[in-house]
Amino acid sequence: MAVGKKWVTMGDVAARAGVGKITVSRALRTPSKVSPVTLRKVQAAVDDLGYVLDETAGALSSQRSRVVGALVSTLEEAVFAATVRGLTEGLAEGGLQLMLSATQYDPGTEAALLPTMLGRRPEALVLTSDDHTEAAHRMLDRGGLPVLELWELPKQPVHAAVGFSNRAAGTALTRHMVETGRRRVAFLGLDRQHDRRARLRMEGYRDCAGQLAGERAVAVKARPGAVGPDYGAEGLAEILRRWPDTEAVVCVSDMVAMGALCEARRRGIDVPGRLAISGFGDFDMAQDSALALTTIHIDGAAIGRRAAELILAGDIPCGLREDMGFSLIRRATT
Amino acid sequence: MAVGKKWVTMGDVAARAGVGKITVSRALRTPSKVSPVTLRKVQAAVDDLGYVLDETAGALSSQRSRVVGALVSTLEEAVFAATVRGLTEGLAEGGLQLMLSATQYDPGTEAALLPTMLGRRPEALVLTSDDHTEAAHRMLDRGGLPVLELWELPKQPVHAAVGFSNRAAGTALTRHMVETGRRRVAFLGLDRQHDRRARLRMEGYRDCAGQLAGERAVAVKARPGAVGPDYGAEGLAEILRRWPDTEAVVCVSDMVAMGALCEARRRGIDVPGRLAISGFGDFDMAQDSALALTTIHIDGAAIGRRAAELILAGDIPCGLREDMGFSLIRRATT
DNA sequence: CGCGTTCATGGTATCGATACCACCGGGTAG
DNA sequence: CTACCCGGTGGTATCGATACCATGAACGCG
Repeated sequence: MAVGKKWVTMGDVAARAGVGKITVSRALRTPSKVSPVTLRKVQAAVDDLGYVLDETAGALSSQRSRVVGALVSTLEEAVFAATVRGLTEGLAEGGLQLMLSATQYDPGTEAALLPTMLGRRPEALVLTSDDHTEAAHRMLDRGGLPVLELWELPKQPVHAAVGFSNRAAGTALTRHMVETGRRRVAFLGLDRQHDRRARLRMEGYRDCAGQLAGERAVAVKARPGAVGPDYGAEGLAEILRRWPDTEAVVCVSDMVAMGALCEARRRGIDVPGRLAISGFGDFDMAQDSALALTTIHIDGAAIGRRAAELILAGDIPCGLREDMGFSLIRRATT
Repeated sequence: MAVGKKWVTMGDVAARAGVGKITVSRALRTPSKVSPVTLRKVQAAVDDLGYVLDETAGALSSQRSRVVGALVSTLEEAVFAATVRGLTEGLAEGGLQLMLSATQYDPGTEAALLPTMLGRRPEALVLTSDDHTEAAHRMLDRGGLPVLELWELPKQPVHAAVGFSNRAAGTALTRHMVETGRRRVAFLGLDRQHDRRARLRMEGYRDCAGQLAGERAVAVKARPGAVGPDYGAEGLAEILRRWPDTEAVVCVSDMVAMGALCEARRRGIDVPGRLAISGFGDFDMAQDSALALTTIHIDGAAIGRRAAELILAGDIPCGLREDMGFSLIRRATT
């Protein structure tokens, strides 16, 4: 790639349009403050030269980077992707851009990525985890910038949080089983590191203990190589071995539920007649007619949009915990 | 949020360490050029003050933003997510950060996002589409920065491309069917706007016409609300209605294949005995034992990593088309 | 008619880090 | 003994846009 000519600067545009640099700046940032005639001249010059405003310089002089940093747990799950989309779209309306990185669910990685983010002097920071190292906490406190935690509602947010209660969701599913006449309800989890959300859903299940005929909780150990549905199949097998009379299984995720459902069909068990199954997440396939899974739907995009709104409005109250709720979607498996 | 104290600057650190600003800069950017004693003093001051290098200022003075822009078609498909991960990780090793936006498969949106990206003066640009508006082409040409197109190998890349041939993949799958003794092979597509990749896979199928007993191609019209598997079920129904003696179905994607497979099982058709089915993409569930789908695997992360390598190496030859290939994974459905 | 006010515009200092050059002391080569 | 080099360091100009203040013209009002 040829190093080529340098970028066109605002000075070049100003010279061509026969106005001062500052007028060009105004024409591009706040067109209303420039007379229509001048505006046209400037725009013509901009088009001729193919000028694009240099935000790196703008950030320095205005002390506003127009960037928001986001550290998400992973990009490879649709839920977070939807949140990122909502966030991006919302911020774009306010002229803000998103700098994105993934922590791979690891607080250590999160802490390592923080300085890189802060180096860009973002106007706010968004995190999809509420599990931070001590070093991360120090950096966040010192940064003096708004920090939004998404997807969960920690008791003591670093600053503010937008999300929902995984625990309440676990309770809602379990209660749904009870309300549809099941009392021998099992919980099928998946043992993964750093997955406190899964744990919270199980606690939600436990909260219903009073209405159930004993606790029946199983967690399949995650192993590299195996995928979601396999765990579900395994897990259901174990549950039925330990408690053959189980009437309902609340699964920690849609993937696991799908595996359990396939296994049930393979064994010729009537779903939902003899066994009810529920998932969590409402992924694409859950609504498919071949699966038709009862599950919890989280509007990830809405969470992102709400976060963007708060950031654009500025002045986020400390300690804010905004519950965006969830919806239980009943389909054919319960 | 309190506006609070300003950010600590390099000058503050320098004063505290009793050295010049420039020495602080060197200590952080090129520690090897600073004596061990000084380095320790600087690092102590940095830790005390919680200083984080200001990249917005650094970008301006060094004329290197240390940012790479990426416009991906969507974040809500795992394949691109993997590419983004590979790209991010690869670039991080060279101290570069990724600015990410999604075009939602729309060339118009891509063109609209370009100026925002270019405003950050990225050192390179990565696109996952090879379909650009004329305006976009102009901006890319003028930008004078390396442009990498991923995931497809256009005949005439804007600058350079890293990907694989969707057409060859379509051919490989069709040939696989022929080689395993099937001659009445159908292609099941999905009609979506702007999805030229799907079209290329179908062309790959057509390229095998000589070895097949006539062309049998069906494309289900995409409708909002329905999801992948439903289309597959519908499509298979149509294929079997029009050509009841079909022996194999090459599906445009794993989702569609999964739907077709479920439909086949529902009808009691023996897979792969009487009907073979293949997908494309090797998504999570394809390897699951309940599905065990024959499909094409694309190493999205590798594409991202390779792109990062090229960017870090600099000096990307114009017209480079790097074929990362694909692998046909035979499982239980063929 | 003069004064205050608003609108459109420009000049200059400034943001924070880095490029470039200068400098200094001590070692080696001639 | 001088000349040169080199690792380590600092001063100053600079990157490109914007904040801030100043200016001048047009306008309304008493």
